[in-house]
Amino acid sequence: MPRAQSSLRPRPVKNKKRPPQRQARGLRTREAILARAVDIASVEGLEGLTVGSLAEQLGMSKSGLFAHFGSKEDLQLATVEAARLRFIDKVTAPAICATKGMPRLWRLIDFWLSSGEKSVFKGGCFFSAASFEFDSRRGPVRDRVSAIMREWIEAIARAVKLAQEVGHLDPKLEATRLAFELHAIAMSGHWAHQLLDDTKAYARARAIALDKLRSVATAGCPQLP
Amino acid sequence: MPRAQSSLRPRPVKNKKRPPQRQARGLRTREAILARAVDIASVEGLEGLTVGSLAEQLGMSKSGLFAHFGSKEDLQLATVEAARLRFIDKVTAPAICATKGMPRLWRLIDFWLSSGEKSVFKGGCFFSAASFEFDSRRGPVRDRVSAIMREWIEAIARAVKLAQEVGHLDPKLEATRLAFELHAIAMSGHWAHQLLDDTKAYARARAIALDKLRSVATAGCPQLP
DNA sequence: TATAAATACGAACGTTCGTTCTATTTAATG
DNA sequence: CATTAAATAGAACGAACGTTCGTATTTATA
Repeated sequence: MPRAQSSLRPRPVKNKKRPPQRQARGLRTREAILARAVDIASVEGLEGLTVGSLAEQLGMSKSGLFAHFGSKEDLQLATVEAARLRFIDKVTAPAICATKGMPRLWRLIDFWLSSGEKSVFKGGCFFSAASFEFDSRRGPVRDRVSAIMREWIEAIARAVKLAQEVGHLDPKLEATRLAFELHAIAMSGHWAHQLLDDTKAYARARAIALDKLRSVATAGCPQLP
Repeated sequence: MPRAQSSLRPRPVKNKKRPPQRQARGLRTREAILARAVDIASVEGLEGLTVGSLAEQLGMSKSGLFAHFGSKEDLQLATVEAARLRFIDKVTAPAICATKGMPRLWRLIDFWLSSGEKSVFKGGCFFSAASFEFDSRRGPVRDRVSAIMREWIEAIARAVKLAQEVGHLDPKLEATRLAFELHAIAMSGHWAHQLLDDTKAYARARAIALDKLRSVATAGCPQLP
């Protein structure tokens, strides 16, 4: 017998547990929590991130911490957002400051690699790890990670197109393809550095990316490093 | 006070729990377990792989399954070995059958990409996932994954060198660098296919790898696809 | 200073984790 | 067929998991 769907209850909205409106103090705590969560997740993965160990490292109670999020999945989503902001702050935004064209394009790659050298994330590039952790799962976390990575590679592609428009790059190039190549080389730089302990990984990735860019640069392109 | 190390006990070897010498039946079960374990781990990760769900999927008891391995870490290590054998069986070995030089080199990359298309691992390339899951951890599992990935990229580099020796490739090339590039492009192919659901990911990776190879091929190189 | 809301805590929930026993079933060997 | 060892099952362990609840503490506002 089909269970009758109760229909007259006024807006039984889907939220399991809605945290209260946060004020200044609550937001500060939340930020501190997420800063830790990003670093833990970059090492242990977003699934390896646990409420207990996170609370312990911050010297607060599990329940006190948990009150900031309605569920573990919410914590994961918030952690992904915090990681995204850190990435923008340390990579994307500084690169956008560079002049349009080849300088900006190069800096996107260069600063991404630098973020690995400077340990912007404790356990290596957060999003490379999250990419492969969630690439064969389902649900909102995977969807968000996927969307952010699309956003990232499209940012590179946009920089390529701009470099074409200002005459630094061969206009006949397929922008998304060059973006793919640059992305691949940089991600593999992270991979070789982090997994293989290859001390020359970043230098090699830079050299390859620079060679690639030089090979498609026009005569009017400003000098690369 | 330093704890006296008991010294007269005959070989108190380090094993926590040594499984008995396995016979035919036991080995068959073990293989079945590991085949499942590889697929689960390729989706959920090696840490997400749990004894309980693995036993359930195989219709056997946790304890019966666990008796085949001394610990979860042993299970993870055995799973990594099983994945390595599957990778060799489906990628490396078939590629080695090709004639020395450019054909073999190309097939290493081509078959690696094919393994993604054919879902050799249920959740996308096992080792790309394991790489980023363990790249900032410590312990035997990370060491093994790292060693296998070194082995893999060195196999590509060896194919490059051989292609140089037989005159298919410019002998002035730095072999490890070209290997790094090819590896990067292919791994990113897996990434774009699996995370971004980019249906053209493998085609693009192949096109880029082929262009790269053509650009460094000699006149005497046999025709590429 | 009283009041209400936001924030944090402590204790406990049921579940699942890896792991360890002991007992039973299965297969090989004499 | 009896014996023995290998193979699996069953029950249980303490620890940690995500989560809930009632209560205390803090902070802002009246």
